[in-house]
Amino acid sequence: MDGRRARGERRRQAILEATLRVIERDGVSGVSHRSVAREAGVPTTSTTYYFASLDDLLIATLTWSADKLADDISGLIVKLVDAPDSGVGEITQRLADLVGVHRGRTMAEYELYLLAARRPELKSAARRWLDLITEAARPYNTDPVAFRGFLAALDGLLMQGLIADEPPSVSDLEPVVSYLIRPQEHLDRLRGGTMGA
Amino acid sequence: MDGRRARGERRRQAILEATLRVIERDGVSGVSHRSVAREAGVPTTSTTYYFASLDDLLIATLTWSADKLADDISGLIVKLVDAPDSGVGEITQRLADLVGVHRGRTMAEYELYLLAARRPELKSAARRWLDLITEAARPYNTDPVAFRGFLAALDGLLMQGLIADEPPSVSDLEPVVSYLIRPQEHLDRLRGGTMGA
DNA sequence: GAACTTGTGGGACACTCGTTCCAGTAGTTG
DNA sequence: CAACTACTGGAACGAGTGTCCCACAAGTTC
Repeated sequence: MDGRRARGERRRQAILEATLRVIERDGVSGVSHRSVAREAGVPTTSTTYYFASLDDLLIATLTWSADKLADDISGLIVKLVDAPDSGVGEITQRLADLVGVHRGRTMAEYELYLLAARRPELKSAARRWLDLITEAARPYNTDPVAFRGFLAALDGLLMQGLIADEPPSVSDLEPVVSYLIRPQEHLDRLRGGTMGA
Repeated sequence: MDGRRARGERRRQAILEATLRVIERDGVSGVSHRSVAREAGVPTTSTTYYFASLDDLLIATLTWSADKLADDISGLIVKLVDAPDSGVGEITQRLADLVGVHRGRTMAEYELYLLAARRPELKSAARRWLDLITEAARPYNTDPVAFRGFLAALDGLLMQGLIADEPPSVSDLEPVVSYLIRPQEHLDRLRGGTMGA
């Protein structure tokens, strides 16, 4: 075991983490070799030593971050599919956190989305959490159409939560999430049948 | 009437349009005084003459673009609320266009979203189409919760459409849109009741 | 016509950027 | 110890940046 390589790996990781912090704070446009190096407390050349180009650094950071998030989410989803009733509350709470406490993190995630729209090599990383959730839900025989609508709505609620004057609270989100997960009960309550739109 | 001012106003508008083209092509990060000037075919100093700073230029472009889109959309929505049946097809077609032919435009719109998440002065512009649609739907007494879910899902379908390997087609989108607009009929068809997730 | 306002556009300054070069250090292997 | 490898970090180059300055042209008003 080479001690040099071990320390190098640690520094590489520190650079990734610093990059994510910069993205959360200033957005992708705030990322430069120098800004990341400053954030990580390393000389400018370190960032070029470990990542051939700025693009490499960005891609490495965003895929790593997406992986982290996907792992983070998968447990939640299993719980939701298993026990929808308690799941609604947990999903709602998580959404509120994502547009509140972890706002910066969520913005970073959507910067990845947008970057992926222009760079094919990032697409699979951006879709990571979607794929993971879809996979987790497959054995439960969920209605695929409703499920796709549900996932789309999650993304929309987050994006719209980011541009609200203040982050939506749990009680703001709860009705919508509950409707999305158990639409039938909501519709029964209305005795309507269609949403009219 | 001052001929100088009129020509100036036209040039200002040309700069806005050039900026939007640059954003559609290269993203917000591709916008600089020089790149916009080149695109518009005007000298570099024109862009600083009409817009005090690059930030002003960006904000002016994005609010103008958002207004244009909102106007564009409002007609569609009225039709949808009036006649849901034919509306499904039109909405679906429009969505397919937005992730297909008008992909660049849609990406520009979501760059605005993300920028707005970091700059309060852009928030109202970013929410413009949401507000407009909500307003248009109000007199029809639409169930607000389902409607919010619907709008969120639209955003999500677009974003997810942007990061798909190939843009979703009309037939990909139709079932989901149809479900979102008339969930009861979809659920009846399943004879299930809940989506199970 | 002269005095003015409005728009034009070339040039330049100070700065940040990505990236490369390269001499030096610390750790590993023989 | 010597040869080698992995990493460090200062310095610099060329390119692009935002923004300001200023001489000038064109249109308007008196």
